[in-house]
Amino acid sequence: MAAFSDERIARILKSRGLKVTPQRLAVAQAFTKLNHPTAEEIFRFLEKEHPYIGLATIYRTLKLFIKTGLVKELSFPNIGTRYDINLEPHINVVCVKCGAIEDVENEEINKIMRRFANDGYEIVGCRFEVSIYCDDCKARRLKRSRRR
Amino acid sequence: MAAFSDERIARILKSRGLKVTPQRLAVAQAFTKLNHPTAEEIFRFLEKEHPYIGLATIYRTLKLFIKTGLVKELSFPNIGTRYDINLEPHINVVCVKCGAIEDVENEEINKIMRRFANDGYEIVGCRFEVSIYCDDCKARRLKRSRRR
DNA sequence: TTCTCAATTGATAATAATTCTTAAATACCC
DNA sequence: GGGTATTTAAGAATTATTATCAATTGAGAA
Repeated sequence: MAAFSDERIARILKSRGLKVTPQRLAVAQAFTKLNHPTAEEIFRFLEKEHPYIGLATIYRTLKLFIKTGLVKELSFPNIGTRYDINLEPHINVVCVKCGAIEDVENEEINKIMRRFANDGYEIVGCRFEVSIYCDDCKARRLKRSRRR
Repeated sequence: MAAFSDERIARILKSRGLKVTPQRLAVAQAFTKLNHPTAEEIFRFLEKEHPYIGLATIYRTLKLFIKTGLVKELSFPNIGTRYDINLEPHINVVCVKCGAIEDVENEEINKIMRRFANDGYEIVGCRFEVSIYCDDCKARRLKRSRRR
């Protein structure tokens, strides 16, 4: 798990001339508890302990983290925009129903990225994704169709 | 190129008990001219010849085509939501600056999908993507940075 | 420590993208 | 051609995100 310690975040922010604020540290900390969260989920998670943080600040901080290369933004059709701290090429296995996301390491992915790099592309990022129904949602669908 | 002939669309719609309307055929036709378009681009493309089609209808028709398995929806952070008629597993090489998308066939991708299918996942779809700066945008960036 | 000031924030307004609503129009089975 | 459920256009409503701006704060300098 990529660790977002206060020290690491502070170091990265300072090295770029950015201020270390409680809001920025709090958003970073949220990622140690939440998996591929939406901005809204981070907001709701933080309002318990940091009731003063506004939603706009969450969005601003996330954009900052993206520019700083700390997180990756993933927009989805039905389950909103998610933020991922796993920057290594990997496969996101996404349940289209409930939005649960599981990271899967895959050697083929690395091969593909190496090939693109060798071909001279100026690579900014990547995204590999398989959409599924997770076991829970599959079971729920089955139940509902039986009921008819 | 996946052909969206009127005949094919009509057949698919009818087989599902859906009506064959000029609007639906027009949206399908737009895909033969536009590459990974946004809803807005389809709307602007069609208003020349079909000025009566409303934007809401474009969105409704796209959702219908997605459900029907004719197109795939791809949401992106900076360049909006695109619609793709290539349903075969492939890599979208996306310029994060101008939004140009190039489809790249890749055997590794097929291997990955076969593995997931064998593992018993109920696969709904997939999305593989490499973000880059395309040659044009790379050149423009270089120019601008020289100018400073 | 306190001072200074640019950077950051909270609150809310504004915007953009998409979906909903409703009466009118239309496709299509007969 | 007539009847009916489906589909449409137009614009209102909703949702997600970004912009605005006065007030606050972090951090280097005094």
